[in-house]
Amino acid sequence: MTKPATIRDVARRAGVSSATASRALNNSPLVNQDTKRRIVAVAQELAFAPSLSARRLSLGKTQTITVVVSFLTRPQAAERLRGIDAALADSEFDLNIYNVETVEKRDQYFQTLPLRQRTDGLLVVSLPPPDRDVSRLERSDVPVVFIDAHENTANLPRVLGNDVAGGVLATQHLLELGHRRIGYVGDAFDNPFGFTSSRDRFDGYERALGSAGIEVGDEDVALGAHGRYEARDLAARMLSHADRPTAIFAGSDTQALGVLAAAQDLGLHVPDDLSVIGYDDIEACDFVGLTTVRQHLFESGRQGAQMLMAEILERAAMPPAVVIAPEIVRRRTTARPKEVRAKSD
Amino acid sequence: MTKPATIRDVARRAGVSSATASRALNNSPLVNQDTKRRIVAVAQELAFAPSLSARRLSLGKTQTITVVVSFLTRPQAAERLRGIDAALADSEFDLNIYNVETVEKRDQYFQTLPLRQRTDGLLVVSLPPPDRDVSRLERSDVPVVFIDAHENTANLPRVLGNDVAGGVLATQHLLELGHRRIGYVGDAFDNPFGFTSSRDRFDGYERALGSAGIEVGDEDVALGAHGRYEARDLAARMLSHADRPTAIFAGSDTQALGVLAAAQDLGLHVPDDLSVIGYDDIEACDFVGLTTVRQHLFESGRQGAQMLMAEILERAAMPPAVVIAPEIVRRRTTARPKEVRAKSD
DNA sequence: GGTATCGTTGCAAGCGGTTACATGAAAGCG
DNA sequence: CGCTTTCATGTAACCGCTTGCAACGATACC
Repeated sequence: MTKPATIRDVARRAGVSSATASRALNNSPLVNQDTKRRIVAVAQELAFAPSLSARRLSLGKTQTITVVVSFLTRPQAAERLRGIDAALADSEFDLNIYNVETVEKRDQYFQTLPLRQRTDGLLVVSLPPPDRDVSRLERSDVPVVFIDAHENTANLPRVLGNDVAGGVLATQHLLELGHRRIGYVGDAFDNPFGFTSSRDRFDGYERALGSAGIEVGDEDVALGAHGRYEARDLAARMLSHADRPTAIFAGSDTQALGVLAAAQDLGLHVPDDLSVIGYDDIEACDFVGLTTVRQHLFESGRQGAQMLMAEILERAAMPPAVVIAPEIVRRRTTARPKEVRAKSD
Repeated sequence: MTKPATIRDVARRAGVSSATASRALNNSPLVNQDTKRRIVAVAQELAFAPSLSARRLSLGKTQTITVVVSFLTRPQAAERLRGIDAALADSEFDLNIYNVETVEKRDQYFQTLPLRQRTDGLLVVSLPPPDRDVSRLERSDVPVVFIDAHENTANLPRVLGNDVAGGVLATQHLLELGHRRIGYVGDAFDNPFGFTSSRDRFDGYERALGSAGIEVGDEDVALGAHGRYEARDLAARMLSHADRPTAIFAGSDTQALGVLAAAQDLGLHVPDDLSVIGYDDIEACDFVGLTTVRQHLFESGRQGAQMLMAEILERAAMPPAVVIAPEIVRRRTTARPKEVRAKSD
């Protein structure tokens, strides 16, 4: 319970000055090997550990990377975080985490966090910044990397998936199976945080349908709050009459799970009566055999963190945007529609 | 891009000394209201933000709480983290996170993290410390709270669920439904991290069966690595002959999902042919209607963080252990066994 | 008018490291 | 042998903030 040893304690005990002790403990070549050994031994003996605050103050660096993430517990966020952690694990950097679940928190963090005095670098995950903060971030001297924020980030570096391409991919997959009537269930396009993934995925969907000469019918698009239960209700409405789509593309896996629930409620068999494809490839997909579009979540976190570290350590110019392409993961919820099968059989 | 303003810049500009500026900005009563207003205005104007490193060094506190968590991305961990974040969100503390997925990392962190120079408090989540580190932690002057570490933590404060009670609860639930032959699928009891939850839940299971006069049959217990696929294989073996249990208690929800998959593979209908109950109440349970034992994950994180903060801020003596009782969440995977139904019908 | 009191402010010493610069001894050189 | 070099170490300033203590003017009290 005594006060922790300082470098001066070590120095005194080893019979040297604190400068020499500091040099020895930081592997400076400017110190004799023997004295170095002695100092290291004393440090060991006193269980010396340098004060990070002092070290940081002296070095003028915070040795800290700050992550601001929306909805930390969503599987996507957790997986990205793990990628970030993996990239930082062997570095000198500490990882500070701020979770955002309300606009108030978001604003608070965007205003107080991007400061040289607080952090060496900022990683913003799944959280598009409001306009007024974009310019703040651009002017700021703290390197920032956005992960999964598609809009509005000006020329700030970012790593992102390609939601439009993913939407195309999902829809093409269904088209190739022979579906012609394909519904979309996703998040409402406007939301307090300005998330754009649902809209982008929808755009891809619309584009793919367009290329196939199919027009999107109003009754085949259902938008609502993010959540499985909401999605179930939306899907239930879409599916409850005879003239219904043979396949549904859900803007997220969570929503796809809601669609599956609705199908079950209505006695529709998946994939015989209805094909369902999701987006994200969260762990639960594997549980239920959900076909989906995989974003490389871990990888996106890792890459973002690496870009940031490169910028901080080597002042490397960061590429403005790194895009990680999505890919289809086929499981058991998509198949050829009944009619097509009937014909070809 | 100019150097950030220091408190001396503010002081000079406001025509006072840095001491007064510091006091003004920290709401000390020892400063005239007018000068305070002036100083605050100048600080605003210069976009002054205090250097945390300097502040911390000067105050002798790190204003930082460190969380060491195993398997960050497991839903349990993420949910607990959210509870911790919630408790800390309005405090002055920053949140440092270290993820552990190997014993090496664990050892590294236990040896380097519990230092006054690094953090004001340590929260260890789902990670039992090895013996040698327990005494280190006891001797350490850094307050530590364990969350979900059942063994080996000596008198260090902790918040934990009651896995034995949960095991009893789950088993009793099945017994009450009329099951007499109940299997257990869980993690192997010994594992590199020393996790005990599987063993404890099994103990509860055994105890509940014992009270009902039922002995545990060897063939009704299957242990293996944590994971859904492993659990599926274990369950498949247990279920593939006619003389099989009518219900299975899985040591975790993840494993329960594997059991469900095995049942499906074998053409067994749940809950008609087989009842399944899990443990944890992760989000996916709700997706698939899995009956389970709920641990209050968010709550455990929140309480742990609050205990720690109380200890740090008020030097409050921490209670040695806070236990959060588990509860059954009935969904759609448990029912009376066929024979019992047949008789009573 | 002298002194105790109060409110406000400044001085300067830390906090615990790092590092530019000075110093001094030993070695190398013509 | 006097000079420069080289190597190892010490001295002291500094990073930016907080705070104990002293100072000082104004008011209150006797």
